[in-house]
Amino acid sequence: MYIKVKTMDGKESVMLTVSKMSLIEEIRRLVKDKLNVEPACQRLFFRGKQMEDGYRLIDYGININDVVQLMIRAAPVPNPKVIKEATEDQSVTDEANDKEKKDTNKTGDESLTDVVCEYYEVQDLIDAKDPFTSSWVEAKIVRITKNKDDNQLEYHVLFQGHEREIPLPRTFKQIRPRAEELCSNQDLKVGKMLLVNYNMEENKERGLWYDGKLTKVDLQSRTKRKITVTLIMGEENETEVNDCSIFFVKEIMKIEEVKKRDEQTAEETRLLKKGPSNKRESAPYCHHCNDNPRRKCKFCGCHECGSKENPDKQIMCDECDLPYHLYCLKPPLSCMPDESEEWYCPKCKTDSSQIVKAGEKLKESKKKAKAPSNLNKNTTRDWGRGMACAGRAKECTIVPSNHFGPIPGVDVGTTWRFRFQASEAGVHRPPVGGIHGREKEGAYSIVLSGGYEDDLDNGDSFYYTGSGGRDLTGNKRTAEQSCNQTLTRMNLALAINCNAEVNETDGAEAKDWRKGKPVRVLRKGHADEKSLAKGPSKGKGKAAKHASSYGPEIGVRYDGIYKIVKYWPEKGKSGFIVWRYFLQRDDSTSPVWTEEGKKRIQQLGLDQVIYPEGHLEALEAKEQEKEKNGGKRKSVVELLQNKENSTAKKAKKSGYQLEPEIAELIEKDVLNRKLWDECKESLDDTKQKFVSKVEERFLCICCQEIVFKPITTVCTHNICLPCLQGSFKAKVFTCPSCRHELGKNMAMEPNEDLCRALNAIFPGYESGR
DNA sequence: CCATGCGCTGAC
DNA sequence: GTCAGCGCATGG
Repeated sequence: MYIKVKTMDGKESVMLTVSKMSLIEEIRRLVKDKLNVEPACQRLFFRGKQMEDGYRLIDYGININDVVQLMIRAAPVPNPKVIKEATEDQSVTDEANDKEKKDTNKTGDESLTDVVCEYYEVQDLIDAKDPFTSSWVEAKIVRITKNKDDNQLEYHVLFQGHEREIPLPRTFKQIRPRAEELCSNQDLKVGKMLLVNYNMEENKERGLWYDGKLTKVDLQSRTKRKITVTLIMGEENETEVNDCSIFFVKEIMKIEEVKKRDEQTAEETRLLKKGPSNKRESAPYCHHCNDNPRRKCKFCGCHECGSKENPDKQIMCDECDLPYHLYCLKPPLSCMPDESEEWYCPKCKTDSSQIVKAGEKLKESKKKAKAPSNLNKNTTRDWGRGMACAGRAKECTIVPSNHFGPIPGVDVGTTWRFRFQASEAGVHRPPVGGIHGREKEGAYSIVLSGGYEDDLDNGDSFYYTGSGGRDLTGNKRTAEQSCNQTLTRMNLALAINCNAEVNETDGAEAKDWRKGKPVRVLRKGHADEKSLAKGPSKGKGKAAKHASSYGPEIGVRYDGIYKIVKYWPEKGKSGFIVWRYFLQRDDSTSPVWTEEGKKRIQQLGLDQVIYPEGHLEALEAKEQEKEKNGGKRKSVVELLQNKENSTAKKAKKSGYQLEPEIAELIEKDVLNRKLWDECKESLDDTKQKFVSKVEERFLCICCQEIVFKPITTVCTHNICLPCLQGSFKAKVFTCPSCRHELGKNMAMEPNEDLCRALNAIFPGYESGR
């Protein structure tokens, strides 16, 4: 499998071919090879966790195409004690240390005694380094003590705007008087250290406040300064991020000098007591509600009810950091668990044991300990590399998993390379099983893949064999038929779909087969990239024994809705009883093997197999590696592309164009013209690309799903009506996206035009809401 | 918790 | 060409 490693500034990015079992040390070696960063200078982060040597990618829950952030530190962090001695430019620190030594003599062995400091007093308003972001945040000193281990003074500070937090100890170097003065052009000299606002992810958006050393200054134009800095980060300033271009150039501030109290001017003392006259603006702590205290928010307020009330009754998940009211939990918690105890929210509970915080030791997960690969030590094969064992990266939430019928937004003829992608799309969820269903409800989808000798495929109808009756000991996923199948589990689920009373002994035939429950049917191909690239292998050839000629060459394809006409038990070719099913197509869309269907999928751009993001690039990289080592060979990807080109020429392939009906509906939604235009940029490609763009652009900021009964605001944002209604108690409505004031008596009329357009693109998506 | 399974790949 | 055997999602 492959992952991406990106530098913090987003300027460099490499694709690494790795295994889930790869050690972090190995990743560092690969990063060294590709980006030339010494392993000791690499800090690797995944989902906010720092990755430590000795662990494997799987320990951090990494999956295919995940992105690991690389922070480059200037040099390995030496022992803190050494820093103290080696620091020359911080004479104040030394003085402070001297002072501390004197204090030690006086106070003797008392450890956490409140002490007096020559520089600061309790209640002083200062800037302090936030250990989580290593940015400078406005804070207040609430206590000054001495650390018994190294005799350093500790300043306990409360960060402004985070009332819930307990005071945090900071060292002398981690606090300083608040910045007050804006820089004039004269102040902007290369080499100077200043306080700048910078956003690590999006450098044109508001971010946090960091120290930055000016590296490039361009004051040519009057209105726009161009400033580039090296950001100084980390608790001990040990990390540098080069070439950060500052967007908020008018807000660059001077760093205040640290002075003893008796050497301060009156103005400097005022600054410590009263704080600066203007508050500097940081990125909002919560992007979902922009920190509006009156607004309900499921991200910074209770994740169940959204309310920010009773912060003392809110518990934070130790994994995802989302807060929950004790009383909103199901079942509710009567009191706050002990500090030392870890607590995980319902969503994180299951896999919490696999995740570690930066620097923390990993807990051995039960699941992993029991995993066959862990028990069977005599195997040398590394299973973590391929797609065989890849998990899903996304999950379909447009409809629930027990949804019957088509998936809104997925067209007949859509073809994916791997089964797990069909799972991501919600069309067929199990990663291996051929039938998806429930014993009491029926079957939702099946895959025809030629694994059963008795199956016969006529396209419009086919015979299908149930599951079971195989000995799967030895951790197998399939095997020879070795005993009779029973009408239980998935076999029973399929039987329920048939429009007839369930009969466990003889089977049944539908009275009116069209009235049965719909089954989504997928067909699987038998080729892989190599056999495909090699050329005209004419159908199956050596591939899967019983593959259908109606199936795709490669990958797995959604072929539409079928119904169960009849089912019965039968002695199969193996000699054991198997349950057999006869299905008939009942779908208004013409199937892809007809001329009409072929035309259709071409128009929709569905004749291209959908690959997982980054997969083809990774394949190519692998080929190139091989080429370097061995003789020259045309890469599989190249061959594939050649083949595609030739078929394209033949068919004069055009990418997806909007169906006229949809285009017309979109045209009518004038309020959202800009958003639709952005979506239209994804045309000329596959329909899937367009659909996912629409999904992204019309996501409700509150519930993170496609907007339902959408209210289109004057500021052209779309929010679900229920979400908007649920989010206000204030007198004036504001837009949850941009805080634009919407007035006191907002008309709560859903945008019908948008409704119609979305319904055309995601037929029936509203029924799930 | 446990059992099930029409995938997928590298090793042989 | 054949085949052992893995993680993962799902239902029960």
